[in-house]
Amino acid sequence: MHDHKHDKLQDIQETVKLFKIFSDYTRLRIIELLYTGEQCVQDIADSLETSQSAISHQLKLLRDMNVVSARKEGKQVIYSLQDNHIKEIFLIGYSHATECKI
Amino acid sequence: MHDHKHDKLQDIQETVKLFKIFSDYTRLRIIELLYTGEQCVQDIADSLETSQSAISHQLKLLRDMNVVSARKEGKQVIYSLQDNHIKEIFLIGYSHATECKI
DNA sequence: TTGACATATGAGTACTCACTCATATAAAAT
DNA sequence: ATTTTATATGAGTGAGTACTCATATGTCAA
Repeated sequence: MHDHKHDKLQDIQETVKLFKIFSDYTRLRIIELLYTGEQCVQDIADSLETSQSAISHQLKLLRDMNVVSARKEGKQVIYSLQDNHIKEIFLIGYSHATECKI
Repeated sequence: MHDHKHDKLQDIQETVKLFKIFSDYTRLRIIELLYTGEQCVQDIADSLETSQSAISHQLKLLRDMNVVSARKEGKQVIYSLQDNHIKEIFLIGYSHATECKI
């Protein structure tokens, strides 16, 4: 016998986790940047005018959440968006925010 | 002449704000509860087994962000979801989180 | 091998934020 | 009028978190 109420709360917690990915300025800019294509750490840091360390810390979070994947290429590590639904959710939120000016 | 780069960053900040609405357990449960219909403060608090004060604080945030509207009815204040795109974004996030188990 | 470059990461810090507690406000009931 | 009920809100606290700084690790070049 399943505890449906518990399941539902669990689902909501998963949803919170999902939305938290998108609720930080640096992370969202990384996602938006990678949306157009893969990029290495230093290029991301330069583009966003943020320290390499700060970017690396956020990339670690995004890796742990399976939002981005990393590929080593020589000295560099190239990051790219992993799942299409990440792109989809970002786009939906972005368009809502820009159209509706919440 | 517009500063398009600045506009874009502004848009991303708006998107962050939007996603932040959904990135708290209590707030998301309130939204999910009101999704089915309007409800007064104490009923929400009871349903979510959370203090009236905590609920009121979150409702204030949701009011300020135009996510919910309040209607006074005697001693009670009845809250309901304001915009349809709020429901839409919640549903999309929820279904992604539950289907994909991010 | 040594040095330069690219990235990762632990520790410490400042800030945010969701809560509790106490109290204020307001409306109904007695 | 006083009490009870419903909600709001300010102050304070603790947990979480995004950053900096210093340093470790790994890779290429000389």
